[in-house]
Amino acid sequence: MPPTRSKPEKPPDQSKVADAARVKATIREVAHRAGVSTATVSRALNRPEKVRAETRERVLQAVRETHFVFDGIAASMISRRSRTIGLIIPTITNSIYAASTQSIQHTAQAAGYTVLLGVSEFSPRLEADLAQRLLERRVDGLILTGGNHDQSLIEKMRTNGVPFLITWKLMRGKDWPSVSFDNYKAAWSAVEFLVSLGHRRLGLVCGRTDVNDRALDRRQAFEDCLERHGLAVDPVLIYERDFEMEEGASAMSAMLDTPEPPTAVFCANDIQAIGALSQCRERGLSVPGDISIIGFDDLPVTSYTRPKLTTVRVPAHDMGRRAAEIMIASIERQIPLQSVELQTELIARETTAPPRFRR
Amino acid sequence: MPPTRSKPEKPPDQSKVADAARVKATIREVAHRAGVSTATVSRALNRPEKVRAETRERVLQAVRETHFVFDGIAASMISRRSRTIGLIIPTITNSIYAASTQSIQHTAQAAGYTVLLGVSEFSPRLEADLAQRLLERRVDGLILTGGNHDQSLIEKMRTNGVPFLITWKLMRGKDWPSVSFDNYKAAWSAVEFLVSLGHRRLGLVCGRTDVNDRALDRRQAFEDCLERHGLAVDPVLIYERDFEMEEGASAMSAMLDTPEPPTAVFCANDIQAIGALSQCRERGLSVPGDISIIGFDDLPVTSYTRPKLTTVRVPAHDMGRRAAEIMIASIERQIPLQSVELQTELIARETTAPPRFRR
DNA sequence: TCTAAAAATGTAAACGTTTGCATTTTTGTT
DNA sequence: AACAAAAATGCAAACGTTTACATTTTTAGA
Repeated sequence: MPPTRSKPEKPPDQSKVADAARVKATIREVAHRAGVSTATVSRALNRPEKVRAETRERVLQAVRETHFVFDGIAASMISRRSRTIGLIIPTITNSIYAASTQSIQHTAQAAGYTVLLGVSEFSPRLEADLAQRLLERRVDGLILTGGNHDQSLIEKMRTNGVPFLITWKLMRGKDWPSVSFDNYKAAWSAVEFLVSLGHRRLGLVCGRTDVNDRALDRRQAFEDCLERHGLAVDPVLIYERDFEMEEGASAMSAMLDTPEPPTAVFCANDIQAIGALSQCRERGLSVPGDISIIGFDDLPVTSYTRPKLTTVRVPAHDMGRRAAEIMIASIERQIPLQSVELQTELIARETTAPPRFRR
Repeated sequence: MPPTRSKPEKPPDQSKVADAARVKATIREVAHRAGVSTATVSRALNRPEKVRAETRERVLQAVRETHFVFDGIAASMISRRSRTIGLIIPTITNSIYAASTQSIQHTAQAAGYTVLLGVSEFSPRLEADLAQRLLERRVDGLILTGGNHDQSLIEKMRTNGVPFLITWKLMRGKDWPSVSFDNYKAAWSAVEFLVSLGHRRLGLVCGRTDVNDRALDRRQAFEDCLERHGLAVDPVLIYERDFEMEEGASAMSAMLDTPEPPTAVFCANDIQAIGALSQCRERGLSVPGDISIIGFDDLPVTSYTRPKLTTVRVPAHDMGRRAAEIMIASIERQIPLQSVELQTELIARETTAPPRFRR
């Protein structure tokens, strides 16, 4: 029988070899080199205990030799799991979101997950588009910020059967699981603190409540707490602004130009508080002598303002870590998503004191 | 012939239908409903101009009716493109990295890309692991921070043929493309500024140069600039610390406890500068009367310290945007990655002045 | 040594798109 | 009306894994 092999198994594709430094190896080549089937390679890689030590070693050797790079996309395709978590936050620039993001990322990373990041810029519309894209990439879970979302987003998550978790806002009424502190309660404690110092005329600077339900909670607490103490809620002392120090400064400025300025101001976030504080000092006002200021978040920098800022410490890191942990537990062990309420703490530093003149 | 159909085509899987609100539709069902082939659906979705308007409309209608969610994983599988960019930064908590990250994210988002985020915590080892995971997820490109990387990482990127870009550090010597300002030059300008004010004894606080080549550049510039002016480089006035305000404060404290304290200090990042500034004021020293301080980065908060911090403005946003743009252009139009040098600017504010006593 | 059970491995069918090529339909020119 | 060219659509083969299920090998007990 003459040696006629009309169809050689695998013609070495010269062109391709020339292009890339090395042709990317697939599991198939690894299998061939190790003298096993692809199934065994897959097992050696994913569930090492399922293959004999000797075989495993042979496979690993082949992996090294071929410079094999696992294809997670192909794996996700069939296993229906991407080991990926979507995270949507309103902004990274505010370092308080950076803190929780860092923790989520850290926890996910440690568990072998990578996070897909989206920034919604406080727009539910943009958020929905973003989420759509994350869903298309088949994230195993989605971590959102706040409770203000486009209806279509919620539907899409349900359709895709993707679990989601809310951070930065406690979802009591709805059946959405959330990992957060209580914005209302925390803000209340801040206002209560000012009132307990003897302040009777209070001002508020907060985020835009139309796009930020955390700001809304905090404003609500401010108003309710004043009412509870029989104090006036003067609209001229309430400012909704963007998260910029400059905005805090200008809000404070407006307040001070008011016929009857407040003796204390609650800034519902530290960014604005820093601006407000700066504005007071710019005008030569003594803080807390002439006016008290309390912030919210406890950014690291608040220990370094002069005077040091009284504020409400928010468990940003814990929140991120817990959220990621709960999400991953849900993904891996089908543990239903559980809500968690975290606690805040009022950090009394140097920008608060009783008002100079008691009525 | 009796009607015996032993194998009905698609037995409705009751259990699944019960589980999920709706069974997820595939392109196949959309195609069937629209009365076209899957190829046409794919085209209608990806290259609308390639299908007749009428057909397109029919497909889109079917998409809506079936609540079809595109499977980007399956698409990536075959198209070899993931529309995904990997980004690895040392930390998010330092808001200067948050700024460039935000811009990268924003630009990518606008171009239809999703960013996969990794945080290396200044460890090349961890970074390599992280990158491996991103590569496994088949990112179309990788944006890294600085030039200090594990050899295995570089190899892997080459093996996978994934383009990468360095930010925050100009890669002159190596052939790696980078989008950055020149750390050395920028730091030099800061030190030069202090010297030009008349300072002769200078201190330095910077990041850990063993894990951070940006800090190394800046330190090098500090030392070289002093030497150039014939000034002493006193090791007792050089502090390498982590990026914490507290670290800046303690470094400054140590410097002030020195027999011959400096009249000016260059803090190679604003975080440490804020701590240093705070420490001076804590001790009742006048800044810039007794001591000058210059920072680096121009974080927003530096306009709100008292006195306002003199610093070097760094084009974090531009850098992020340009990096993302260049990466995407490279991915989509095979434009080779080009390096870009951005400029910095010295922002003279209130923490710098000539030394009180000239020699 | 034999045998049953357990462990290891192999076979092959998915997974849901994209895309080269073939075929059909439409358009435009004469 | 006929025809060529262009546009639209369809066919079917990938892409690189995972995973039931089947088969083979090993282990252990008698």
